[in-house]
Amino acid sequence: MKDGDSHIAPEQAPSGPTPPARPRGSPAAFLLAQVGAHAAARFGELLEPLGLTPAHVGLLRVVGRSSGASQQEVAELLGMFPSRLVGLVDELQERGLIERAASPHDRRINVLLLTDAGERTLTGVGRIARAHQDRLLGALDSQERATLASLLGRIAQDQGLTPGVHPGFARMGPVTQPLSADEPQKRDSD
Amino acid sequence: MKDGDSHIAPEQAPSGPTPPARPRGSPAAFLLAQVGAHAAARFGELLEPLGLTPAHVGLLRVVGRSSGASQQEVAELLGMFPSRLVGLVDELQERGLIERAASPHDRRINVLLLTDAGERTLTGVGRIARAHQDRLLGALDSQERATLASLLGRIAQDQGLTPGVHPGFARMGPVTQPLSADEPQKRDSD
DNA sequence: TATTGTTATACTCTATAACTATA
DNA sequence: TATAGTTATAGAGTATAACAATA
Repeated sequence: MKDGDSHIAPEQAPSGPTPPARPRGSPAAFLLAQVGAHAAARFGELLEPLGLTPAHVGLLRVVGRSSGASQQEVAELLGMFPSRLVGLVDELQERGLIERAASPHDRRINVLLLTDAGERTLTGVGRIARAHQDRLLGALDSQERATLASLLGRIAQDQGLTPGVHPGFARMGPVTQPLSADEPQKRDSD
Repeated sequence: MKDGDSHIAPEQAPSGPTPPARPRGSPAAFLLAQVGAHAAARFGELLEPLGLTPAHVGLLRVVGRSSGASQQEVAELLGMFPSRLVGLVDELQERGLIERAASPHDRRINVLLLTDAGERTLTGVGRIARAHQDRLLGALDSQERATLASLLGRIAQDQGLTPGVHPGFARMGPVTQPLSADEPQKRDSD
């Protein structure tokens, strides 16, 4: 099979690489993965000046919302391993954004608390998140944004996604989702 | 600052972890990242029985579409480093799905070709992708799916995303996008 | 004995930088 | 000298398992 050109798809002259532009739209499922990854990446970039990663922000928010939860509980809430939480908590504590406090009832337990600085940081993150959204959805008017949010919300609920928690931890292996060009549209018919 | 309970947000009694369920909808940008990551993860799972990763499928599709391109060109097309492509090409070639052929004009160049088995695999992947989409968008009727695809397509174009190519390679560092709970909605006003 | 938080280890994935063979 | 592909090295990130303190 080293000689053959006979099996090359004739739909494309093999004279050069196909330009990536293709007028036809990609399937919605692929667009979701593509735009979603882009959104996450951009948000991560906007976070860099603050010296925070999306993971930090996720933890910060959870601590801000359910202040006083133990690390075990927070890990469960985020669907990640407690051992992984340790490093994140360390880093946020070094920055003075959260702190550990020993539970009076059970001295094994570390209770996580948001500091004033942490709250201020959270406010700043809010600004960034909204700026991020405005830039991301710049092509859509406000009614279209509402429609998009509604459709996505229904998908999220139907798929059993926990509100406010990214998938990609849990028991799914590495989250790294590399390439995967365009998912086929109608290759099945042949 | 080890004694203080004074700064704990009183909005939440620190008697236990907040249940993750929250009726209010998340911002559209967060939903995009969340649902997008979920879509990618689910697609990856469906691919497992074939012994392929999303990366394999992406490469397979590019080779299928622009048959006869060099590795250098394919790497450029996918926006990833040529050295990373080598392993993927190796694996697909071991499975007999693609093959390398020396270019007659320039013997440094390896031209990538899709085999018959590769084409059949691509057909199977097409079936999987559509089943995936049907399951992912099960909560939406066909008109809503079209609306979603349209909105996402406009965002993708506005954001300058290459059709059919996932972001997350290029010069952005590791793609791993861990947690990040709910992005704030209106924390700015305080 | 069970559980909380921590540390240590191993594994996966990726980018960067050498290297070879051709041009 | 420059380029295509390859190999080698190193770094980041994560899961798993072992550990000490407390219950």
